[in-house]
Amino acid sequence: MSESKPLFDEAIQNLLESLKDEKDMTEKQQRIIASAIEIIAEKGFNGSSTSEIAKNAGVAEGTIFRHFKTKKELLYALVGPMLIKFASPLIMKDVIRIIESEAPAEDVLQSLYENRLDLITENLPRVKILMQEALFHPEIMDSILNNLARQGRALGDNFVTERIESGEFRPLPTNGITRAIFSTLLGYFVFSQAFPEEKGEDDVEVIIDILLNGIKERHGD
Amino acid sequence: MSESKPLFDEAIQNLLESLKDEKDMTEKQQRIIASAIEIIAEKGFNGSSTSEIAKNAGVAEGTIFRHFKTKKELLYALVGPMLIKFASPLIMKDVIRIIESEAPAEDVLQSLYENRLDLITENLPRVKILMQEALFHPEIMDSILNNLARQGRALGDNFVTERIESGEFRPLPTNGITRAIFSTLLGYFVFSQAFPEEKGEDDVEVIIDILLNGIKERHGD
Amino acid sequence: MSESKPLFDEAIQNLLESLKDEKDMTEKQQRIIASAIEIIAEKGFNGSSTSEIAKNAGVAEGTIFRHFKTKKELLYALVGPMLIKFASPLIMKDVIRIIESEAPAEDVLQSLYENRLDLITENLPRVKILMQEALFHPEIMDSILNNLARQGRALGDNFVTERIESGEFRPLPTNGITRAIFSTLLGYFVFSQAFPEEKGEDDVEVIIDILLNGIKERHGD
Amino acid sequence: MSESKPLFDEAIQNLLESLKDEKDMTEKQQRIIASAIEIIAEKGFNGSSTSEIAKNAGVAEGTIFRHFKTKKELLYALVGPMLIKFASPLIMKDVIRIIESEAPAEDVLQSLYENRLDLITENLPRVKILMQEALFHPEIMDSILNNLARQGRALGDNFVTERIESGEFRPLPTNGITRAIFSTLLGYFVFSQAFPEEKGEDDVEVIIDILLNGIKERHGD
DNA sequence: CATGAATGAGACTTCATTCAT
DNA sequence: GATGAATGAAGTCTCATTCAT
Repeated sequence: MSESKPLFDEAIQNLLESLKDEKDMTEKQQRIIASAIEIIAEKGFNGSSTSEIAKNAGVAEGTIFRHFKTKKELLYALVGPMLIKFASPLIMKDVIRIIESEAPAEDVLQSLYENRLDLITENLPRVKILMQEALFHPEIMDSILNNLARQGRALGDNFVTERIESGEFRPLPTNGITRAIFSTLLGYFVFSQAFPEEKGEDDVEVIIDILLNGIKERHGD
Repeated sequence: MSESKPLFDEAIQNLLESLKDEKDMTEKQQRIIASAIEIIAEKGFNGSSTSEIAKNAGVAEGTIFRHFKTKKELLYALVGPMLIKFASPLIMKDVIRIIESEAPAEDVLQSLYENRLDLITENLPRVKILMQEALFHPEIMDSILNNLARQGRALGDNFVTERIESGEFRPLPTNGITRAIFSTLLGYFVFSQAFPEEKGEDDVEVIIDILLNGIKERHGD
Repeated sequence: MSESKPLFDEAIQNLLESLKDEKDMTEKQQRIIASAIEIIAEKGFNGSSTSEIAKNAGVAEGTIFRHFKTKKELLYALVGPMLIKFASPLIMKDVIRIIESEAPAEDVLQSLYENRLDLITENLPRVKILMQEALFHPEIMDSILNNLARQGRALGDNFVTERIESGEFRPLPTNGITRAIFSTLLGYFVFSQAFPEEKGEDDVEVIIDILLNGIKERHGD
Repeated sequence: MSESKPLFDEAIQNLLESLKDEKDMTEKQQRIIASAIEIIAEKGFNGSSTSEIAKNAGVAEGTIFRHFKTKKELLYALVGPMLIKFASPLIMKDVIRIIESEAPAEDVLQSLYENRLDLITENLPRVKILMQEALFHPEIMDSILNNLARQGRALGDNFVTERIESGEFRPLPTNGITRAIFSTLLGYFVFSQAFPEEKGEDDVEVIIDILLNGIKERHGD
């Protein structure tokens, strides 16, 4: 990892704190969070009113502001835990172990995809919100870039470099391959979200097949 | 094209009409459109106020509503022309010609990517708005699905089927390959938008290289 | 008539002038007036927009303001002629002749009712507007009071006094009888307007019959 | 009563509910209602702004919309209770008792007038609003027709028919007499409202005297 | 802690009126 | 004279936020 001292800005600090809270939350707070996730995922942050969120959560409107100073802080409390889950040392160690294993690339990627996709599909509405609102809230975008993206990029580059050196991958630009891996994943995810009815059962496997087949070197194949 | 009678719903009808208008628009209308594109692309539809759009366009707020009955109609006037440009018969013919040519897949995809990417990058803010707001406005999503997606899917499947039959592509599921092509494109695009600073010069080529290498059959390679 | 010098205030002056105009009006002006009558009678003055009136008249919105300085002046131009028709010396002479005739009260009232009801039913929408808007525009109410009401009251009192003196009417308070005559008329009119479906053929005659039967002295009946 | 199942339409249902509320209203709600009555009676519904009503009530404009979803609902909350008071079974029983008594018509009508006039003069501004706005809001007019008018008409016709049969009233058309009674009352009321300065002390009595004298049979008089 | 009435800034929209063409 | 685009004040209504209970 080239960036060993990620700049944890204030936003992330708050997010970290709210993560800690999420386990100690009262039942009302959890209902508010759940309600907000549901509604904001459907209508967007600016399209959702605190009154609707409160009603849907079965609490008084004022109760929201007892737990979250502002509406925006409620948003942070939704997306923060996602960022932290993705980037948490605990989970990151798993990722690092997978990536640094000597297993064939197929297995590594497959494990990686599964690992990430589980996280994503379990938290789909939150991820949707995270991706949507990152476009409008620079501080969220910065958190993603400073944490997920940077780490992911570093890990990916390491992985790709090693595999190229070992002769498993074709000697294309490292950057390009890393980007290809990530953007294929991202594209697959966005595509399935946008056009759910088009989705087939074994699409993931076909796409990984194609991706790896495209990346890997052919040894006397 | 399997879908020879695309369902042009009411929304699209309105959009078509507004496209025609775009060339006859007065200077004020164009200033309003330009201002709205700028602001909505940055803050989202719900995050942008008509008063800000008006101020930025240098017109009175009331003037917006002389030209666009509601704020939503202004949105349609922004995204409509994009849909129409993408789906217009004129341009579609180009696409069909490229796809149905006998050229090697590399050239076909390269032309296709360039053709589409030009359209996209020339209208980047509009495309951003289109993609973002489609998530919150079902009628926009429907227009995309009923027009772009359906056509694209049909064209792609034809192309892939032919290439598999001719032995150029590996005999993977047609659907999967088509989806891989589109989602790779989409992923590349979303990725470059989300993390512009990460973008390299020849990324497109690397990605196409990988994609095709992954898809194509290896003949005694 | 006790009040021989009616106070013609400024409002009435304007109304008089607009009456003169009504005959010299261009076709557009007449279309505007006709359109305004139609729409304001249905929706009230404040509920009608100049743009709707213009559209309905087939003229540009600006054209209204070329002919009527303000929207209110347009209202005056609608109701003014009514006031003047009701109070104009020409027509007043007719009324005076009817009232001062020696004919039996039945004939006098019948003539009077017919004379007034013709005027009213021929100009029903204007009369509706006049009555409605008088409640909200004191200057219109003043015009009515200073002209119609005062004259009508004076004429009525004279008529009633004479008939009481001649022994045809019962010696009730003059005021009361006059008011009874007018308010019966008014009630009949308002009632028929409010509940048109309840209206019978010969209602007027029954009501006059009752009214006069109630007022007249019984000579050896 | 011929119409034993009055059609209580949705509007009336809402009105009924709002009546129940009127007693449980908070002080602010009552101030809003009082302020709205005052201002709308003077300027009409369309001529009154919610901001003026709020200012006059000493509350924030938003407070109005916390208690009444729309401006129109505020109007309903003003006129509804009137309709209900007039038509409420409790009061209707009084009316029926009066009308079905065997007392001479003078006493019946006098009691009736007093009973109704009290109700009206106690709620004069509301009644004014009710009558004015019924002209522009068909749903209000319908409520009046379906409730007050229908009931009143049925009661009146019964009363008149009985009195004609008993020989107390002249054998004129029942309809006509009923209409005469109501429209005389209405005319008297409208007249006094329109020209308050003309009003004398004992006008009601004179008018009832004339009305009844006109309706009643003369027995060897 | 929780409530929900109250707030007032600000959102979208309408409208009477003006003015260059 | 007629037009209709442009205006900006004012209208109705929503909303995040506060605070007394």
